[in-house]
Amino acid sequence: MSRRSTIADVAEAAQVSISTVSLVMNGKGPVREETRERVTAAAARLGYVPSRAAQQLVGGLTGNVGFVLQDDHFTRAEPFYTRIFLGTEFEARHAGVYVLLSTVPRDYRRREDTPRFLRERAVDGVVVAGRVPDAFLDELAAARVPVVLVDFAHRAWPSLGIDNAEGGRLAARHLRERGRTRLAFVGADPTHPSLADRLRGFEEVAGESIQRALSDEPPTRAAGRALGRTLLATPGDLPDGVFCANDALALGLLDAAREIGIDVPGQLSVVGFDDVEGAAEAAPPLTTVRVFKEQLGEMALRHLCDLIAARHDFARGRAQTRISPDLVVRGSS
Amino acid sequence: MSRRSTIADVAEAAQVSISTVSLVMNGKGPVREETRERVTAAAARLGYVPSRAAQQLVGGLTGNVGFVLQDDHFTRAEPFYTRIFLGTEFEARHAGVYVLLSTVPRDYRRREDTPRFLRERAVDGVVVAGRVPDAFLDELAAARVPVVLVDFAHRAWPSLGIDNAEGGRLAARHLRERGRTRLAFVGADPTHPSLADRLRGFEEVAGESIQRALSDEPPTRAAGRALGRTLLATPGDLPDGVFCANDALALGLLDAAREIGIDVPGQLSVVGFDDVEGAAEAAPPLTTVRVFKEQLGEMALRHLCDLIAARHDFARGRAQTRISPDLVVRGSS
DNA sequence: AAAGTGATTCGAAGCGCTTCGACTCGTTCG
DNA sequence: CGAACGAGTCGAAGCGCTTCGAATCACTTT
Repeated sequence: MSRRSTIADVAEAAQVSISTVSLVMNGKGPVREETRERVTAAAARLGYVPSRAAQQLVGGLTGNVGFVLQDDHFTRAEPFYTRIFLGTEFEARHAGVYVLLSTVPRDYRRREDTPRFLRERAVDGVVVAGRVPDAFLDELAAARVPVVLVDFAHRAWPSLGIDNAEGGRLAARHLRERGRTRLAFVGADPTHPSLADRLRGFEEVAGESIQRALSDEPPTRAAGRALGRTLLATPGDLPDGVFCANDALALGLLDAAREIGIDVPGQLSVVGFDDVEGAAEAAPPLTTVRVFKEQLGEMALRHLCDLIAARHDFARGRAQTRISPDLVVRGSS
Repeated sequence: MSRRSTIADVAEAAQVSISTVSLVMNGKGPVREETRERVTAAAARLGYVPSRAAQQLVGGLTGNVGFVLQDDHFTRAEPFYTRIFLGTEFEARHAGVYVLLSTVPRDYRRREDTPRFLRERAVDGVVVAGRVPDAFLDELAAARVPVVLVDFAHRAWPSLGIDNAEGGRLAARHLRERGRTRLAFVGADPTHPSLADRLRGFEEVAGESIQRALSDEPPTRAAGRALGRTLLATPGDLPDGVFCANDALALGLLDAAREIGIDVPGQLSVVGFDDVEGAAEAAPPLTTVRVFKEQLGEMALRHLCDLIAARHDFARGRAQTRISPDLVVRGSS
């Protein structure tokens, strides 16, 4: 294993000074075309990769970005944030930066729980995915480092999120188009901003007279099953179209419908939200509002890199961007 | 935001040379106790954190380690590898290194899919979690970098894994202790090394005359349900104790038992493997073999750091370490 | 013809750190 | 009493890179 080649090796091979090699590698200064080619060729031949350490030492930037999420978000069964991370990591390859992933505990306490890379200033910026503890946000603000939030908003920083209301509208329009008139909403915690927005969008189109079934528990499949049993077993005015605040609830609702013997989509159309892993394999396959998780992660990284390149124009760059989801029509509607 | 303080600032504050500061910070050379204290105090007062870049530039090591897994392992619903990663990340804080996480696609092709940090030699070593494509292993070997494998073995590198056979033995002993005599094994792909070892261990204790129900499909809850329906609906010689190759299968088996009306644990004891997120919340809560995922990740990192510190003693360090799992007794047995 | 111009290239400083060899002192030894 | 020694400290070189200002050269301009 031979030593990594350095800029000096390239310079020698191309018969120029190291300054010129640097210029070429960074596409700066005026360089004669022929020289450029000679240097590029030499670099390629030697498999030259600039040393980050050296660049950082002189330049200031580390070439690293942090990706932070709360630990319990990371380990939950549905790999929502994992996919966002993958988008970020993918884009990071293009951007030429490395991603340092770290979690913060839900019961965050300042010093010991702060990711090392923040304390040691080893990153040029940070992507924060999902809600994180307030105390951590304070720490983040104190670090005065560019930040982009994903699937979570805060006035201090730019954020990327899902247009939940638009998703609700999509669902309502779709159910209407399918000729459904007795619409219902199945949800949970109405104070959760995302879930609330989905309901709001849905009602904008469906009207406010719809039935609502809200669980006090977290929006899981079990909760959906329970709500479904109640909603669908009540004789009389059964709904013929249900929009569920997320896919877990929707899958539970499908379970309940099957138990009770209600034909989906014959008697009842069901629409979920998220397009989780199991949605396409459900019986029947679930029509749902698809969230572009990877894309969120990609956009976050790109935005962060812009911020970094702009040397923190903190005044701008607090845009709260919302991405419209898509409706994926499958067998359940 | 004031400039990061440097070694020179500390030196000045402590009234010593920068060499001395360096000596103190790295615990090297002979330094008078009083001097050491003065330097330490000054460093603390200034919030001095050595610049990685500078250290790397002179020393060689980057202070980064890579963590690689196959993309579909990362996004699967059960956060098995995610937890291993968390263990690694946690331990990395103690070890003072940063973890760069990257995935390789299942259909890996050499150049473009290699994680950047490997191509650019930006890590001192790599943890590989779970099976990865052979082509990637070749690339890894070519990179001649310290590697530790987790939950996956290969003769070229040291590995950490679960003692699957021991887990099978634990399950069998437990069922025996519960007075169960008509034991059965529910599994899947018998060529999968982990699953095969679980069966082997189980049979070592339970005997080879047990019933086996193996699915041709992946070991999912749906597969477990299907196997359960067959196994438990066959009249006559019903088993009274079942060991499932993983928790997903076990949960499916519980579904089937409930459908059919078999009382668990009254008529039937069920033991799973993995202790996944939902195991404790199942009805009844699932007795299972717990795998210490975080601990695996921690040990992998520690081992990797040892290898790095030892400057690649490639000859040693191919130990295939197996960690014994634990039996967690809950309501299903 | 002297001076100015723009394109191109290069030398050297310096980023923050580790480390080697040298230097300064009390001590101990021959 | 001078040499040898070890403990403690320091100066300086050098890691690989970017970048500023200077140098070079071929033309133009006055």
